[in-house]
Amino acid sequence: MESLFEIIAEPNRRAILSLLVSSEQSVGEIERRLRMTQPTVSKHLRVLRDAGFVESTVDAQRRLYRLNPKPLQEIDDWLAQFRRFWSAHVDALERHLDRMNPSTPTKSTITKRKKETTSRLKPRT
Amino acid sequence: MESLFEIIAEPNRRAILSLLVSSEQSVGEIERRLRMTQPTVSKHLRVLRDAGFVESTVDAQRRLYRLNPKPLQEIDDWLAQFRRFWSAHVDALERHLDRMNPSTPTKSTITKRKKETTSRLKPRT
DNA sequence: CGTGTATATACCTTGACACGTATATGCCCT
DNA sequence: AGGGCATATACGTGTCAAGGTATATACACG
Repeated sequence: MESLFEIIAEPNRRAILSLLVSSEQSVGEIERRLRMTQPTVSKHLRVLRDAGFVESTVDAQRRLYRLNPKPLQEIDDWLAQFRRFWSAHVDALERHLDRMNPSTPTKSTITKRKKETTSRLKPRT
Repeated sequence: MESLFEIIAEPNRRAILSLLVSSEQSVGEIERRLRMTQPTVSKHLRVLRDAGFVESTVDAQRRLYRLNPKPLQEIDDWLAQFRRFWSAHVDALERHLDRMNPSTPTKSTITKRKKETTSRLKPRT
């Protein structure tokens, strides 16, 4: 489990992180709210903690887990290099239209002799 | 390959995306610059294209791939929920937590009997 | 102390995916 | 038409991670 990106690739882990946004939670609370088995929760929390996404506090037999934003911030930093692709060129209106209708022609309908091949090639049989 | 997060969990795919930030590239260019074998590049590009991270244009025998920011934007949107943890000042965060969960210990509610255990438990052997 | 509760870990199985090699497809040029 | 280049896909293989079941550890309380 090397990179931060692999950590958040797991849906359950993302769910845990989202849950912890509101407030710190015990393992049992996470287990109940996310409908996961206890060992699964513990194991994911272990991974999250080792990667620095969460920190834990002991409260009697319980462990309270809370968010630690730093790794998420690093991911945010990685995303920064792409941010100009939607914050600089495209204005908010266009973005909205693109979101509603993916085939909205913005500025990409220019290259003439090049054929769009985002669609699949035909099967060879 | 369900989620966008799994797509960017792969280091080579992230490298490809980063490379495409500068300009569109052919498969061969990516292959050379990132020192990957050609089938590997093609397969990653296939995944990226299916997920909408890139689009391709045919230019003779070559395919030129360019970035499509939309999926990255979605990831950015997911990160938004955590952004207040590092962009907002502590006061606002504390107030929010107090509203969500009155029992959240902030600077009232002194945590007396809780021990920090971000460190590992000692092995039982 | 012994029992119940809360959490962590061990072990096993299974499935997914990344890579390499080999091959297919498609296009250009002479 | 045929050869060569650029790219895509098929197939086999190894690795790794996620989940389940069982068990270990730790704490509280009678």
